[in-house]
Amino acid sequence: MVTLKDIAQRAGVSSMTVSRVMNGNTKDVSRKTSERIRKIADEMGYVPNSSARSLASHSSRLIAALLQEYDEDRNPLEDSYTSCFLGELAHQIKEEGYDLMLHYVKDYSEITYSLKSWNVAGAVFIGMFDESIRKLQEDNQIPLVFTDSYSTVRSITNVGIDDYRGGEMAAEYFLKCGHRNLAFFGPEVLDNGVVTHRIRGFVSVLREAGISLPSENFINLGTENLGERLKGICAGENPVTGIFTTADYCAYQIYSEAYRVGLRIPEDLSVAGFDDLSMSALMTPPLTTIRQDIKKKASVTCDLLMKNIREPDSPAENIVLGVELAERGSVRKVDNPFSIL
Amino acid sequence: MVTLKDIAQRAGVSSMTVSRVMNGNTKDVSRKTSERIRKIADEMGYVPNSSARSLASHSSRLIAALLQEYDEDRNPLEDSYTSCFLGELAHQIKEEGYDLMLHYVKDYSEITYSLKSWNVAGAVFIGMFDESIRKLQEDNQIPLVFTDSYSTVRSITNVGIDDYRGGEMAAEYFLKCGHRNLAFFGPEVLDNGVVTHRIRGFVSVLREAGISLPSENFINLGTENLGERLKGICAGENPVTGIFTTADYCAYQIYSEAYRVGLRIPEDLSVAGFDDLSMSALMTPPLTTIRQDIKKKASVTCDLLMKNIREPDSPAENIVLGVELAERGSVRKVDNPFSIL
DNA sequence: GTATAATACGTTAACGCTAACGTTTGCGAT
DNA sequence: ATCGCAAACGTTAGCGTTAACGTATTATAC
Repeated sequence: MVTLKDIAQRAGVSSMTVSRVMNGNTKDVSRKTSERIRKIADEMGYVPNSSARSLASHSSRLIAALLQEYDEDRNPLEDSYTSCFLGELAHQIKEEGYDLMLHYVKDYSEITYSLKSWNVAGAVFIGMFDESIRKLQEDNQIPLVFTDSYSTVRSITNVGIDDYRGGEMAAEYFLKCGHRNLAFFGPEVLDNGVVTHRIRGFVSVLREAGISLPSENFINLGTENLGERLKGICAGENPVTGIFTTADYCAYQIYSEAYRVGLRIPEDLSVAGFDDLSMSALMTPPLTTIRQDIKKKASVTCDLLMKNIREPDSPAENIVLGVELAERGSVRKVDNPFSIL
Repeated sequence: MVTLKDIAQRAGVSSMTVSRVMNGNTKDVSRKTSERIRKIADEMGYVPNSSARSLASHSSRLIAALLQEYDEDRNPLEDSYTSCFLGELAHQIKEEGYDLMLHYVKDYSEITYSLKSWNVAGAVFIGMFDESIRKLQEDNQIPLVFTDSYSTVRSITNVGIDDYRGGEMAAEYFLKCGHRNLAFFGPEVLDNGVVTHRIRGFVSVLREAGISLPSENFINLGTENLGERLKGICAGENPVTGIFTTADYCAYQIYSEAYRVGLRIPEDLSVAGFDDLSMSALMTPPLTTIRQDIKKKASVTCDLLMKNIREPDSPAENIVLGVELAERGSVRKVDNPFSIL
């Protein structure tokens, strides 16, 4: 292992001078020396020891990405949204010259452990950590950026999207296409997170239009025999014609189950999703969905984190990115002469 | 920040004793002292400083996952296979009490930098790094595990699957279903990696059965107007009835383009994929594909890495995991009275 | 009762680096 | 000639931890 000392010896200077060169300090070292040392370092294949740096300077060029680990055997990265975001984030972080650690965390103690043991420069929370946020705020100096958090705790830096507006847009589009009898498909427990806001936006528009969403039209993720259930609501004298799903991956399940029981999309049942994962455009039919710009989200997240690192006292921000409708082929235009819209 | 010294002072012992306790050394410290110190450490909220540990011990409990960064704006984790594998790996690594770094790398210098600067305990290569492997072998003592590498360099620890056999199985299944005129869809450049072996297996079975695959039936990923191309080969007097894709995500593209040009799957065109990503079972129709066990692959990878870390002189192994056919609905049974199979 | 060994600690130095301060040199201003 | 000052270095000490060795105490053997 080549150390500063080794280079210093070869160059006939002190290791401090080498250190300065390696850290790009142009003020305390002459241009000539700097170039000479840099050349020697290259020749010798010097790689700075990040651990020693971190120890001596009480700071590191390390960012932790924290993922919620729900179950023993559920893979957070199997969710395309999460992995896509992580991938973009990793790219941005690298661009900034930082390294990235990946941490699965279950409870609070694991979070602090992750952050403190490597004295990371900052951390990004991907997913929900609501119970932990309050505690984190208290005893932590580390710059933190949350994503998609609707925590009531103030002074939290967060990057999210306009989930409520997204829900509204979905509803508006269904109405515009002439649908009047709709259903909803998503997780059972509403934890005041993204899903809740998507629903609220959706329902609010329907209510505005005088349309109610009966509770039997709320279908839970994990419903047994989803296909039969779908057939059920699509039959009868007042059949559901469209279903709004909380996320694209939920929509994929609808596609699958609809196919299984012989329900055609969009002829028998229209579907709209949320997120616009890359897969959605490839579905048959292509999924109409509410698009969020994951790349942008990651880049904003990174920017905010870097700002927090460089200016530790900068105020907390709550960024809300816009969403847009990706109109494709999964929502049918219903022939509805009585439409008032 | 609570240090060993702080705890030592409170407990009235030397920091070395605390260090021993924290490292689970039961031999050099009495049970009574050990428990007392452990309690104090808990109370004070001690978190060991990994950087200091790494510096002092010349080893860390850190694993690097290296991902190939192809383009500026291509996200490696948008590929479901990669992200799924990474997710499983992260879980396994955590179970072993190690931390995980995520590194995008482009060229060799970046690799060594990643590995050396944090003096990681080991690294996993996800994706292809063939040019780098030779150099890595030379100047590196760090335990390395490659995945899906067909490098000719001996003495490399690698975890892969039986891609060739997978290709064979796909071909056998197509033949069994009565298909005689097949096509192939995958990347243009064959780099002696997984794709190459999948094709070779596929073609070998066809050749065995006296069926040739004309070069115009090799369709490149990224073909412009793929849909029209598909229509083309499915028409004429000797139409293609089935297409083997190099990976599931390629099959998804076929689905999409086939739908776009009005080609029904599997009635007009049968499709088989490779990998069995979670999405595949949800496609309409569910994709018939060659399944590999990603979870198993990750766990074997982790096991091998740990073994290499604990026994640095253990011989290199090349693990080849089996594959199996996931028979679903995307390959039609052709009515073919002249079939000899 | 002495030798031997095991147990349970403590001491010292070092890991590679940097913060903080010190020193030398050169040079323009007075 | 002297002062001031900036530029370009060097010195020292310490970050939190552990490896390697040292020491006191107690137990065991004969």
